[in-house]
Amino acid sequence: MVYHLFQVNFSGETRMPKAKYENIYKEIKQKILSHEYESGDYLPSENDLTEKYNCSRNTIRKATLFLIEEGLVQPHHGKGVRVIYHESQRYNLTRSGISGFSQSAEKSGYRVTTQVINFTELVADGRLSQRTYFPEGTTLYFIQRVRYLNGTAKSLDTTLLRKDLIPGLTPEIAAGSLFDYIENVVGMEIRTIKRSITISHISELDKKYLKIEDYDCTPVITSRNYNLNGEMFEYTESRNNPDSFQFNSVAWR
Amino acid sequence: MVYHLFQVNFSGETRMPKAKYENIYKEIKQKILSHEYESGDYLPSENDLTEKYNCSRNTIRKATLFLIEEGLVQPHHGKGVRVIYHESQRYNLTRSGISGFSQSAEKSGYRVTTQVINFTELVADGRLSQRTYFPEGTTLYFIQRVRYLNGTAKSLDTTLLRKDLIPGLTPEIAAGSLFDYIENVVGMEIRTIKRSITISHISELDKKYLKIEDYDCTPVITSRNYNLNGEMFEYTESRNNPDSFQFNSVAWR
DNA sequence: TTGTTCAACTTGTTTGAACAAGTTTATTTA
DNA sequence: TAAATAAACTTGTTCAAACAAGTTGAACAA
Repeated sequence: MVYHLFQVNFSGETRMPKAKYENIYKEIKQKILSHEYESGDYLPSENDLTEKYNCSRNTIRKATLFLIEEGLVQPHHGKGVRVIYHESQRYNLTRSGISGFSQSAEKSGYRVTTQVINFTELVADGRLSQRTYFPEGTTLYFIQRVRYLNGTAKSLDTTLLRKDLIPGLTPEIAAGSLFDYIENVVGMEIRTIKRSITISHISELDKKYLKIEDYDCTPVITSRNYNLNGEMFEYTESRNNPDSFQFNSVAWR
Repeated sequence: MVYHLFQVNFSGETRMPKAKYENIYKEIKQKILSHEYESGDYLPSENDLTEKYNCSRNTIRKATLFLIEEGLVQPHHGKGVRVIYHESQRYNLTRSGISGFSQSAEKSGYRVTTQVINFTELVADGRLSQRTYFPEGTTLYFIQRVRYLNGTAKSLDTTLLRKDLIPGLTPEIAAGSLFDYIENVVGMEIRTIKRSITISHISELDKKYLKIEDYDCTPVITSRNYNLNGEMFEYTESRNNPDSFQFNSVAWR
């Protein structure tokens, strides 16, 4: 069983979009998902859409850009914009991104639980600094959590957070959604996430918490998160259960 | 030793760009990589850049968008565009993409060799169709290759190509760069790549060709490539050597 | 019939303008 | 002094227009 995570992105929020292009993007996306625009078809021309949505061509093009980034359509110079959506994409849709574990999972209807197995503070030494890129001497929260989906251990996450930027953390908060706390309580917006996937041998901790039996290694997602000011405030190493691991991405030109 | 692959993207080509915004993007990128624009600094304002490059603000913004997608800068409403480049990114730069193995490797100065271990034709049956999404009955080239970097086996790739779209393939061509053949000989342009990373147990074939000893599983990159017409012409499963595997991506909003 | 030209589409690039909205600093007001 | 205001920046959104360039099909010419 592969849980489709790691694919809901920033734009997957439920807030009311204020920008015109965002609404147009969502409406066209909906029509693609509901097969009103069938795979292989061309979207109405930009001029048609301009009339239909009573906006400028630039606005249509910005909406279309999102669809391209999501791998839903593909523009063809001189011909039109073709739908290349495949039903198998439905739960893997992403526009360049990944976001909170809880959000994406709950959106998919999964039951999420979190077990906090470590919660301390520490100061970054040279070794840790080299690994995380936090400056030496930075005071950090050190949090280790096991994330469950419908009762099955999905990942073992080690998170380091700058205490000066994300104050007031408690194990209780960490047991819920860190993403939610950062965005809605602290009021800090996550703007950029740089991620890297590598393979690592499993440790005793992995074995213990992820209940990995069939594999001797695990995919590790290392991510560095930046806030509005361009400050790196979070570093996370997510060690995943190989059975349910899936990561999607779309490239285009 | 981690070879930095899977990160050179479409825009990493050497052709002369015709578009203004592309040149501006490349120039600013260069200044970031050479630390003329230091990490933490703000780029000159859009108005300044507009004057400097003698173009419109929209053109500057389009160039900046590429830098954002690449994780080099981050815009801050009302303040400016901040550089968030880190030296560790240098060989991992990507704008949403991945491209040919040979290109990216050779660009990094690695010596690439390819061993063709299988080259046949077949017709997609129901099982294969379900796996690849090629329509049942499609005639395909079936190619298996081992890719080496500086003499070390990096991946074992199984590629299926639509014969009607990519005709004239030979084992000799497959021993070189398929990407090159498709783009430059057939003249077909790759426009969209949909990828998915999962973990799979290693097979006898993996063991034999990738010389994997320390791991019992391998990261598999499944990719479906679309041409200008929105037709899927290639399906590839790339089984990677865990030791040298790395996959990078950037998310932003 | 066959090949060429041309007009009418399509998306791609660029410009210039205006206003919205977040940030900062200086100024004014209490 | 301290708070509120205003002005001058910044990026974000939207519009209208023009031209470049790829695609298609109808009209035309050989």
